Amino acid sequence: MAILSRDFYDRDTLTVARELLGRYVVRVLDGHFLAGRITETEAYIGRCDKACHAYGYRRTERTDPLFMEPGHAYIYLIYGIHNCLNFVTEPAGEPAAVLLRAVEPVCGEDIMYHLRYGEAPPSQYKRRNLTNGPGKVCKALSLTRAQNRTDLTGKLLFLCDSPSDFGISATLSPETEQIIAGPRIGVDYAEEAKDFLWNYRLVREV
DNA sequence: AGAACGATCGACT
DNA sequence: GTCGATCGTTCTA
Repeated sequence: MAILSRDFYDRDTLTVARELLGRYVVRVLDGHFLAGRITETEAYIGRCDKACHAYGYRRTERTDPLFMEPGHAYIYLIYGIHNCLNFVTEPAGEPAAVLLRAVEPVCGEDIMYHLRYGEAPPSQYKRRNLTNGPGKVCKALSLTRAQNRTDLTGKLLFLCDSPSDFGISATLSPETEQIIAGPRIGVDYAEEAKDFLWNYRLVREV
């Protein structure tokens, strides 16, 4: 298993956020592999970023996971309803993380579908709506604050380079894609930090 | 003890 | 495009 090691996360957060694009997030649930190809991320850096929960090294019960060793999960509840998954980056004591905003389902899509919609699925299923938002990703991967502080170098929740690392043998056709940097979503309150181009998307070239 | 607010989503016009 | 849901976290007093 080529699970990404702690060294991968122990770097500049913007670099990690970009390099996560095209890699895979894997959640092991009841022995099943749920996996998605990462297509959108955002960086948050407490040292200098008013949009970060730990701006100015603010350390509370909620933000404490951001101060852990790199390579842990930070999961918090937003708007009283949705969970958001982050990957802690940079050396311990530097509160920073990458928010996972979107993936493309590649393994266990039927289970993700059930986790997302339960007994009331939409009348017409649009695959692209399954995991194209941070709250949706957590719902589809069955992640809540119960998984907060999870070690990403373990076997329950991790990131990896290749689909073969979680049992997908089909070779994906090479795709021409580029990274688009833009402003982050939903941080208009964050003064100068709202204009930081720390949102990264993987976009097919036309 | 109480108030304000949010790294979103889905329903609706 | 707008808008309400919903509740934990944080800050103030």
